Amino acid sequence: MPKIVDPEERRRAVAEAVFRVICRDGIEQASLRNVAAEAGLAIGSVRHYFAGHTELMVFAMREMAARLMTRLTAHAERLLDPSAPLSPGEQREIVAGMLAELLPLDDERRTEVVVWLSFAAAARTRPELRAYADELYDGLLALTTRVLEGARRSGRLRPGADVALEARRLCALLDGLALEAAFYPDRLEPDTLLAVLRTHLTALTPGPPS
Amino acid sequence: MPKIVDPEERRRAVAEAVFRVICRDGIEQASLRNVAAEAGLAIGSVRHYFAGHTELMVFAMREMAARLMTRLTAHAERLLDPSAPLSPGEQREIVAGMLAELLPLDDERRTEVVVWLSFAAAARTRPELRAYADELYDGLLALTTRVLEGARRSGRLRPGADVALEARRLCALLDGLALEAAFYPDRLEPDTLLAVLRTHLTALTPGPPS
DNA sequence: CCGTTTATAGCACGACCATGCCAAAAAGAA
DNA sequence: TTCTTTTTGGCATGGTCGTGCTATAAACGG
Repeated sequence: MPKIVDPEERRRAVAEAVFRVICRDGIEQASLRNVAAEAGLAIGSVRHYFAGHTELMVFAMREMAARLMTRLTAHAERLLDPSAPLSPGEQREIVAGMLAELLPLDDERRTEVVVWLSFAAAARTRPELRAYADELYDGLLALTTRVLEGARRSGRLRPGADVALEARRLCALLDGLALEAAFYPDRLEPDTLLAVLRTHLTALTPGPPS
Repeated sequence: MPKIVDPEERRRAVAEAVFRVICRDGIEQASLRNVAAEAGLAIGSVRHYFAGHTELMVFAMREMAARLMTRLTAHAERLLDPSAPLSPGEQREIVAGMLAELLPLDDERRTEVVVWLSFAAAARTRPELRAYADELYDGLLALTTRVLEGARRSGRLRPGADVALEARRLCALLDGLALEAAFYPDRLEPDTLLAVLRTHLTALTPGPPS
């Protein structure tokens, strides 16, 4: 047993304060002072766990990326588990549920989306964040590609569809929905988000036009 | 003739300096000092044309919104001009060209997309920018709705498609493409952007799967 | 008990910022 | 010319920021 509190736990608690500040006031307000106040700590305490502002931002960004990826892979494992074969309907539901993790359907996911988009936008001009933005985007693209490729192999993809292109299109749609819903939360209701997602998934299948 | 330079022209020149700073260094660097330096003016001169930092940002945001809308409506007029009936192929080309104005296909459009997304993101936590973000988003949604409705009426839309929903989906795709290409410019080539857009438009038509 | 490490708290400095205010220069009107 | 208005330049204030550094307090090892 370490001292009295786990330092790693402290760091994650501070990271959560970062998330709250970013979601509420924007990433430009995520200063050491504001984050320390949000976490109920003195600025010196925060600096004891993080060498500086940059390290705090990098840690928070990696923490959020890990959280998102954990959510997604949980769904992906259910989808690809060979021990329990799934019906096409079940697969559709799992895919929709997995991709819905990237949409701001409730407060928790809304915070995650807003925070992530803020970090991704900041990475455009901050080299130290760049790598992690690329990492998650690559992961998302690889995930959608695998899902679409699996659908193609079992004939549940519209014939003639280019898997790589459709993966790009699906990622862009998810990003766009997340962006708009995060920025205009009262204009894009959760059921609208889900309806658009389901429409897109349906349009990808060769299915009967019932 | 006014004094020696048109004050409105000055204001637009300063706004262009704002655009360059935002695109190069991010919106958080768009301070009065940095913008004045970029415009080759003293900080006092900029303050002579703008009451304060907020007014400068609002003016620049409106200027960019007007620029984007001018581009889009130019295409829309060609599309809806009743004096020169267009073939379905021509209409497709005009629609694709119009929507491509929102994608960062060259340096000019890339600057516009980056600047606009920066403003839209800033509007989330800055009430004075909120209205203009909503304005352009509503305009874009109305435009896509009109285009899709026109296509539906002339039977060039996949039967059973919900126009309102498809307009949302199209807007989300455009936003997502713009977002990703603006953030990862070396990862999303212009031809990929166009290919995704064309794929989406094709999937909206009932057309022959040739 | 004492010494060492860890944690918390905060001061002080320099940098950057927006803004109120003022002064000088430039341009037009008389 | 002289007067007025516009334009430009900049000083001073008060604020926030990151960070180097120090000081107190707490927990641990002996």
